[in-house]
Amino acid sequence: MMNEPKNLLYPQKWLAKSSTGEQVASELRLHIISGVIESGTILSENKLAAEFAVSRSPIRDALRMLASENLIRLERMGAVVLGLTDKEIEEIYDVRLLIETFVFERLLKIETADLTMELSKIVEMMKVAIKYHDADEFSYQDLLFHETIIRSVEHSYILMIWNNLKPVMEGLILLSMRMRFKEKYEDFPRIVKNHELYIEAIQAKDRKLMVQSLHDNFDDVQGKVEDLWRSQQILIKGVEQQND
Amino acid sequence: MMNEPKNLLYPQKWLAKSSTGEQVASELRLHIISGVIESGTILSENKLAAEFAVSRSPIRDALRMLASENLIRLERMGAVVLGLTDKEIEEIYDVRLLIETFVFERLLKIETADLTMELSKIVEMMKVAIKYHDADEFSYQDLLFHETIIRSVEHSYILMIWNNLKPVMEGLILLSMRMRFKEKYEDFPRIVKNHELYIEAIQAKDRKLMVQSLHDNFDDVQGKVEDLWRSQQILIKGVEQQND
DNA sequence: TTTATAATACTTGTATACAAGTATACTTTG
DNA sequence: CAAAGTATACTTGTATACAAGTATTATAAA
Repeated sequence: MMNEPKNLLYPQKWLAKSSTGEQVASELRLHIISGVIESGTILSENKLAAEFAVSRSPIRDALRMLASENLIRLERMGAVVLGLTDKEIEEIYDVRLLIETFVFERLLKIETADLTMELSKIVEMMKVAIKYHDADEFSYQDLLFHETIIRSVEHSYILMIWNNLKPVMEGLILLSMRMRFKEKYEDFPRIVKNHELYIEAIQAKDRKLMVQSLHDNFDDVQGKVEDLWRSQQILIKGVEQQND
Repeated sequence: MMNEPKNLLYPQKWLAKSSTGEQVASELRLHIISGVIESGTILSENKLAAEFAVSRSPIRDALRMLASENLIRLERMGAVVLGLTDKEIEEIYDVRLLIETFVFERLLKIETADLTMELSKIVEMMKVAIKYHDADEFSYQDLLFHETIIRSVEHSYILMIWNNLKPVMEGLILLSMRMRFKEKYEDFPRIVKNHELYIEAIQAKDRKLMVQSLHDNFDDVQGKVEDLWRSQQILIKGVEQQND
């Protein structure tokens, strides 16, 4: 059951109700995205089971998940870590742009008062998270913001795409925001502003404004992999200090 | 290891190298899509393990796969079958339209001679499959046609979406084509024509023609669920006769 | 020294065992 | 008869055992 884990990158409170497999996947995912586990590394079920002090069953679950996210490739002997190149990060945003513009087209045709109310609430939460320097909470609200928009159009296959993208997105945003809170705290007012613009775009049913704010939002999060790696180095040190 | 299975809807030769879990998933998937297993049914791991004469391990794998395809929902006790409504089938085609138009935009910018050559080969294969009334082979080539186009732009996350969509698409096309071979054989010249138009559109870099042929292609496959169910009834009878 | 072969130590896939938790049905008590 | 509580037969999640196959390494022969 994963006792006394070290180097925990993933917020523990997000793991509340999840199975051991999901917990392992969440932790491994961040290690891969941040570069702690390098691309090309071969992961063995047995070794991972030993490392995490669990049996192979949840490890297998975790590897399946990571494989479906394109972070690893399952092979006959061992799972090879693919990691995220800059190209792939751009591709993720291609897809987000694709689905969010699709969703926006749907939003043009329906009543959005409830939605914008909900989104405003989330933005308020983001402001609180900023005020208290809570990077994880901010990341959570950021993701929730976009997920709320996507869910509002009730399109099961668009939602499926989001769900497949979400874990990696979550990792990217988490690492990016943690870095920003430490080194670029001044960014946040602009990020909040962008989200408010997004809400305005929905209210005004203004395609151009929506795409604009979406692009700005991406630019904010789209830290290059090197930045994330640097961020991760800092975080590891933080964790080690905590453990002392 | 799944000995002596009955009511096999899924082409056995497609299962060549796949694990037991994938085999179970493939078979269950067709049963769900075709309606043999009704929406709302509660699937139990133990019962499925007994039915398929395998252990729970591959069953669990299979259920995970089907859950990621939105065909079932995993709950605390049992997995509830969601099935495919007409709305969801339309949503699948929304997504296909979304990704194939995205891919087409990329194709406009690159050399496509190799691709169209490959596609022409596939269309030839389709013609042979038609000639010999091989519905399964035709379905295979039809799927391969679109996958080849999608792969050609080398976009890992677009490919991820395709991979997530593919199993359900495969099921839909398989059932639809089997029905057509029995009842609407005259459809096939038009289907082939559409694919040839698609190739032309790529060669001519003609957006309009591409969307047109894509839509026509969808209309051809987009049989309503009731049709598939009817088709499946016929097929079951066929299998039973074979087993006599 | 090089090559071929055999032994060994890994790998994953599947089966089984066990533990923790949940719904159902029955029994007991009011 | 009704209601509450308990026993039982399920469920899934995790751990372990086993089997089949693969890569590596060591050994033996040319």
